[in-house]
Amino acid sequence: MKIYNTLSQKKEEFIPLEEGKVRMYVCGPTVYNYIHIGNARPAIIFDTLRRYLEYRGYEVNFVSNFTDVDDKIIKKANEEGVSATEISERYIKEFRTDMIALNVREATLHPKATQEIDGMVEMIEDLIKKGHAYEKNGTVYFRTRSFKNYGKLSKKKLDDLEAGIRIAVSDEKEDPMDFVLWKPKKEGEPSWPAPWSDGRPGWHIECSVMSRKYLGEQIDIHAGGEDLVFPHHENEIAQSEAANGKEFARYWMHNAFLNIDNKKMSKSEGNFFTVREICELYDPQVLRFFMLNSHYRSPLNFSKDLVESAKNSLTRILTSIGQLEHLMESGTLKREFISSDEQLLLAEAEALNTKFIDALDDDFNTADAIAAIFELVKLANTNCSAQSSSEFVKTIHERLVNLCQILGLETTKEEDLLDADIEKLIEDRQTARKNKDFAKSDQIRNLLLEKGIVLEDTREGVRWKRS
RNA sequence: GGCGACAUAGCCAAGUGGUAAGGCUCCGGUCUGCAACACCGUCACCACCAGUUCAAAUCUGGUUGUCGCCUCCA
Repeated sequence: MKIYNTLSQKKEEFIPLEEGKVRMYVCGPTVYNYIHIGNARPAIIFDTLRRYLEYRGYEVNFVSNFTDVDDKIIKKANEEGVSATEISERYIKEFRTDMIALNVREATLHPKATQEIDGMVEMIEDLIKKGHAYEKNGTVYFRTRSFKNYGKLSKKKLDDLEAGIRIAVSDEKEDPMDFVLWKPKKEGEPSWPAPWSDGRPGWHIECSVMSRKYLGEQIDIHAGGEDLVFPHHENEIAQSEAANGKEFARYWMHNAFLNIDNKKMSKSEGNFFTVREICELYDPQVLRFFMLNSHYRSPLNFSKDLVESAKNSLTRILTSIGQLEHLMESGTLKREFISSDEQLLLAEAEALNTKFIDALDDDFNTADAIAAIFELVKLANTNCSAQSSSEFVKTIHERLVNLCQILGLETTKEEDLLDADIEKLIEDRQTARKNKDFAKSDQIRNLLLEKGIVLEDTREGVRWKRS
């Protein structure tokens, strides 16, 4: 398997530190609000990557943190007049709700920054001891110049950065590019005791500490949105490698941004959707499919039309699978043994399976993998009928479902239990059709349509599905 | 100013040397009582210019355009 490594800016063969095992860390959300669809991109992408690695036989230790202490959380808490903990716990819960909707699995572990303060204090002390950090008036800074590889991920030079500096330079800092590891508390802020001051950690230190604690000093994959490359990941590298004296992460993966109507999402522009909002309009699976239908390193545009298109595409796959299930359940498949023609088609299906795997092996090309699924759908739609052998239909169905599952796309019908009422209406309609009472049959169909039930009169009988 | 991406049909999107996957939409047809689903068919001179090569969307140089990071941000 090849992975594009931001560090080398090349696709590299993926070789884990320990054979058969993958240690993976993905920077998680700062929990101060509902997540937006931009946040959903890395969540879906890297959940799918994890599923694929597992499919390929790796044991994946997947850690993703919650940043539950931060300026934005404190601000929100003060606005509402509640504690920061109340805010963070509330939105951790909401985050989980969204993840379940998107079919994103729980990480192996979701550590919270506030539960790891001891470890952070320890690492900061160690960095001071090693000359990589210093304290001024209760604040501890990382001594950027002391880490000679600073900038290796983002390909920035310290001197260039300083030339373009836009942040207010603090007199306390030895160098404008030094960043905060620990800061003293201000009035009304949560704080923890530490040798330098009662205060709280800087943003970057938490990931260094949590990934070391739960995955070890060296990890295989560290992932996140491309905006995290600088400064967050660059600073993590500096902290971790300065403290541990060895390479931190082997492969750095970054997803490109999601834009809305070709513009960057921002609250001031108002072009902003939460996952919750989109899930009210569409099946969350549509959002998942939408994200996977393009390469994770390409910028992706989001608009209602594009989601609508994704919805139609996904429906094509699900309809086909539903049709296969209908064939298998309806008892119309009389023949058991596979014909020679079917044998050839199964070989084609096998080739498409390989195409799917090859695509994902090549820097996780989900768009290409999905193309293979569509080709299999075409094969199924064209060749599976009442005349097919049951074994053939079953095999094609398994293949299709399996590929969808690797991508985390659910193919099972949500509710198989037909309301007796609906069943009755469909029967009535069939009777009306036999009697050529089309006015009545259309009336029933429209009635069902209003309830979100779409009928399809296939050769093998009437099928229905929720729109 | 520094660093880095990207530019393929109406739309989305694969494709890193051998004359363009896949999806959506439109149109024509088959199927259907009609519709939906499905199937068949039609739809690309790969931003521009120059170069390398027997051969380039694919490599090199340049031009134009779009975007991201450098500040909290997925």
